[in-house]
Amino acid sequence: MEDAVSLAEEEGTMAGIIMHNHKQFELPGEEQGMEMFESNINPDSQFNALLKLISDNDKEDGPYIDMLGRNSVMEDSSVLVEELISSLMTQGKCRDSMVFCDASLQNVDSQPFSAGTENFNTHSASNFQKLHSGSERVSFEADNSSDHEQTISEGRLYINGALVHTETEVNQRLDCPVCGTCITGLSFQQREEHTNACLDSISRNEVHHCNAGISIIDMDESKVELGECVQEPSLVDLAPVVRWLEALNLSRYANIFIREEIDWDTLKCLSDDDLCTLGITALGPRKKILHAIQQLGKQTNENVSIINDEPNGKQHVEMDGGGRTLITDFYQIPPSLQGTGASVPQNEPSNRGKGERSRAMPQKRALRELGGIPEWMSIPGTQFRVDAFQHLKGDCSHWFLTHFHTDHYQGLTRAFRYGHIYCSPITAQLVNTRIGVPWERLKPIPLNDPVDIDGVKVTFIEANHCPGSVMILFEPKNGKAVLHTGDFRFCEEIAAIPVLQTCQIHTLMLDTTYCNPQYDFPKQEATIQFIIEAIQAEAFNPSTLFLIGTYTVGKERIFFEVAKALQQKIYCSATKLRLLQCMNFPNEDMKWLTTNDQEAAIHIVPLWSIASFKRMSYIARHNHGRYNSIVSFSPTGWNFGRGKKRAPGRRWRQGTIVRYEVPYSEHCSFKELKEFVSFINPVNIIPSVHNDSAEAADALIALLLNEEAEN
DNA sequence: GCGATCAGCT
DNA sequence: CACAGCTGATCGC
Repeated sequence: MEDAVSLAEEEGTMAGIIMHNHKQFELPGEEQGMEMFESNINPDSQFNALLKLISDNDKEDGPYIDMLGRNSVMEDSSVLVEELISSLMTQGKCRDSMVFCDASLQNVDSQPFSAGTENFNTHSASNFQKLHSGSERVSFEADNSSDHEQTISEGRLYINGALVHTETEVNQRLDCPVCGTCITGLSFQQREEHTNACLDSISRNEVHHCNAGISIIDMDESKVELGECVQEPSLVDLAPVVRWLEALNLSRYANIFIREEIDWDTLKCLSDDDLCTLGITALGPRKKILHAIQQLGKQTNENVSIINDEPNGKQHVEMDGGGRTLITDFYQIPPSLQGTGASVPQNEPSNRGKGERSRAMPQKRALRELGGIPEWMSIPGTQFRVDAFQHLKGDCSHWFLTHFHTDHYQGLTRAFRYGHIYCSPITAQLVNTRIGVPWERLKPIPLNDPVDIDGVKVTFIEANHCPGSVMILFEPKNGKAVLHTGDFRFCEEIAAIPVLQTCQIHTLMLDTTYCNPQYDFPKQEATIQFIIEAIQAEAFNPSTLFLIGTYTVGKERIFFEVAKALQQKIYCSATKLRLLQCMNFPNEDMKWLTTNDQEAAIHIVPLWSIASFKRMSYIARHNHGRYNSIVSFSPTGWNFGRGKKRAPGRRWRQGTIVRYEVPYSEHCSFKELKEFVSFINPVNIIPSVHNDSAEAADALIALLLNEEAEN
C-alpha cells in the first residue's frame, strides 16, 4: 500500500485528494492504485488505511480529515472514493467534501511549465496547485519519491477562479442521511448517535419480512419516532430498503427512497431511468444499485437471504462469492453473453418490436458469395450493388454508395465507367471533388423521397453516421423489401421516420461493427459534454493547444458543439474547410471555423496525427514558443471494448502532452443495435461486418436476438 | 510522371 | 480486434 500513490502517479491518474492538517494528499486512481480500495471494502479499514498513509503528519490533530475530494473526470475509478467520503462524513470523520476537476485548481502567481516547475511534467500531484492567502509559492517535489504532500498555509481553495473553501469555513451544513434534518450543530458523536437512532427507529417497525417482498404496514404501526425529527406516516415499510442501502454504503440516498416511498418490491423493479428520475444521477452509485438489484433477483430465485441477520444485529449484502468485489463487477456482462456467442440459444418465433406485426424468426442462412461479391453488397430481387466498387463488373449498371469513407468507396476511381453511382447529394459532391468522378456518372438522390430506379422503389434515409451517410430502402416488385443500413447509429430521429415504421422489411443488411455486449458506450451528447468540461478544466494554462481528432468525413459534431459551448473559434486547414463546405453545414456552425491558426487555440486535426505521443511531440515542437502544453482528444468506439472499464474518457499524460481517449462512436452500440433490430423486425438479417463465415454470421444474429442480452 | 493498387501501420 | 485513413513501394500506361 505504501506505494499505491506512486503507482497511480505513473499512470497520471488519481481518484481523489485528501486535505489533512493543512497538507494535501492524493488518493490513487485507476489501474494499480485502485487495489487499495478494492482490498479494503470496509470503510473503517479504508479510513485507517488513509490515516496510515498520512500518519507521518498525523501527530497533533484528532482523527478527522479536513476535506476529501474526488476527481470528476475519473468518474469510474472514483466510485469507491465517493462512498468512502460519504461514509466518513456520516461518521463525522471528515468535515467536508468536494468534487474537483483535474487541473482546475489554479495558482495565479505561477507560470505553468516554465523553468523551475519541471516537476509539473512528472507529477500529476503538481496539477493540483493551490492558492493561499500569502503569495508564497507552493513547493513541489522534483523526484518520483512517494513524498507527495504539498505544504499549504491558511488554505484557500479555488476552482476555476472561485473560492470554494477556506480552512476556517469547514463546518458546512450536514443533514442526517435518513431523516434529512440538519445536524450541523451536533458533535461528531452526536451526529452518529442521531443517525443510528433514525435507522433503529425505522428498524423497530420492520416486522419479520426483510426478505419477504412487499411489506405493507398498518398506519398505526408505521408511526416512527425519529429522535427530534418527525417522519411522515408511511403506508409502506421502508426499513429493509434503508438497511439495504446502508449495507451498500449508500445511506446518503436513503432519504430519497424514503421520500419516494420505495418499498422492497418497488425497489426490485427499478430501472436505470427510474434512478435518474429519483435524482440519483451519479453513474457509480446508479450502477452499484442496479447491480445489487440484479443480485437480489438472482438470490431471491435461489431462495437465499439477501439481507442476513448477523449475531451483532448488523446486516449486510452478500457480495459475489463473498470475496472482494472489483469495480468491474458493477459492469457485469451476463455469463450467457461472454465468449463467442455461439452457445447462445436461438429464440422461438414471437411477436417482436412493433406489436401488431408478427413475423417469423430471421432464417439461418449460409454465407453466399454471389459471383465473388459478398452477399451484403448485392440486393436480392434487383441487379443493384451497394458499396461494391472493389467488385466492379459490366453486368451491373446501378451502383449505390452509402457514404464517403474509404472502406466503402474503395475501388472507385475517376475512370468509373459501369453505369451510374446513386448516393446522397453530399456524398456526390465529395466523390466529385475528392475522386474526380464526373457529374454525368453521379445520381444524387435526396433523402426521404422515393425514386424509381429500374422498376424498384428506392428511398434514401438519414443514417446518422457521417455527413452524407444514408441507409437505403429497396422495395422490389417481388414484395420483399430490403433495408441496407450502410454504417449507421440508431437514434430517436431514425425511429421517427415514417417509412421505417410502416414498411415491412424482409431482409436487413446490418452494420454489425460493434455487435457485442462489451460495446456499451455513451450517447454522443454525453461524450461531447465530457470533452467540453475537460477543455474547461485543462484551460487553466493559457498556453495550451487543444487538438481534436477527426476523420476526413466524420466527427464534425464534436468541434461544432465545442465551439458553440465555449464560444471559441476553431482552426482547420484550408483543405479541411473545403471538405466541410461540401457538407451543407448551416452558417451558424461554419462561422466558428477559421483557417488562421493564430485565431484559435482549438485545432481540428486528422485522427492519425494524434494517434501517439510521438506524433504529438512533433506537433509540440512545431508549436514551441506559442504553446507549451498540448491536450488532444481521440474519439473512437474501439478504446472502450474488450475488458476496458466503461468510462466517459481516459486521460493519459506524458510530460506536457495530455491525451484523452473518448468514446465517441458513429456506429451503434450493442444495445442500440438490438433496439434497431427489434424496431425493424426483419425476416432475415445479413451482417455486413465480422461476417467471415456462416457460423460468424449466425453468432452475430444470435447475439442480436437473445432476450437476455438486454444488459 | 501519374494514377492505381497493395502492404504495413496506427 | 480493426474504425478509417495515412505512408510508401511497386507496377502499368
